[in-house]
Amino acid sequence: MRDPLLQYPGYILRRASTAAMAEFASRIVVLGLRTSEATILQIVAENPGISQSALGRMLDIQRANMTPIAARLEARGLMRRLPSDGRSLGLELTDEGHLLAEKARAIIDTFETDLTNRIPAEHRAHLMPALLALWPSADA
Amino acid sequence: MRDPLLQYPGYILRRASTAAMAEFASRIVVLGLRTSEATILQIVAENPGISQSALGRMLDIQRANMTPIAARLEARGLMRRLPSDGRSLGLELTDEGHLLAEKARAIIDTFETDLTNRIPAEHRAHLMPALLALWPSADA
DNA sequence: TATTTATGTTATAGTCTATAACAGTCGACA
DNA sequence: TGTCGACTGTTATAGACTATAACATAAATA
Repeated sequence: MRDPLLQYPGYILRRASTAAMAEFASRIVVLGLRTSEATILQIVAENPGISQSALGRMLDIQRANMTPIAARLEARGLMRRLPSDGRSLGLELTDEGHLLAEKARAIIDTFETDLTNRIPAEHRAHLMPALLALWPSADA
Repeated sequence: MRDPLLQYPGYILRRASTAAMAEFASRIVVLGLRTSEATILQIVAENPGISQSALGRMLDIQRANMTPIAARLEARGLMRRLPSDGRSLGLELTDEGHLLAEKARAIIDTFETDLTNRIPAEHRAHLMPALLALWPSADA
């Protein structure tokens, strides 16, 4: 029972990412949040007034798929959608949204620390720059 | 427009993986294959007779979800499912399956080479061991 | 032998993604 | 200033992937 793809970094990237995402999802669900929702709360907290479209571009979520996600967060009382000009909706968290975003941030911090600690020390510093090179959108 | 999660390796892992998987999917689709199908062809080629369940465990695909995938490959004439004992199905590729597996392997090779080349040389050797440490199932 | 475990299957639901079409608005520019 | 192209948000829809429960059957084990 040999996996001939184990030598390929792209394959390992996919498998490691899937496993990590599943673990994170199981941790964040205790707040009633999905991974994408936890992410959105963080970004809107940091960028109040950001439009739905701009948020979608930041996260590679298409406009059409953004609509129900944002509507759901608004319906839960976590986020407001205020018309900024005639077509755009500016997003901002409610007080309750900020509170939940902070709780989510704590879970994220713990998760990321756990993840980092699993990496052998001599490789740790190399992971981020290597991954960033694989992520074209990270123009920074 | 700041992304406060850019400092987190788990987040970058997810984003990099998503981008890489999308790129691979767009390359492998020219063979009429999905990512999971291309993977399965490689593994069955390397492990003829492997059971559906064992394959599923190897790829973290559940039995129930394995059924339609395997049935689809069989219906396309790429794979055979032969009863090995009264309950298990042993998988093996047809001639056509082997041919397509080889074409898929060429695309995989090119893709993985391209991916590797994007990583700055000084980080390259560290990516695999770091990712393997994040993937608990890689007991190897 | 009796009980437990494993395999494959069906059915079903949920999540995420992708595309097309539409109405309304904004901005550039002739 | 008026027009045209680009942008925003929305709805509807389809596809892929995942997760769970229930079932029949077969194998393994105590």
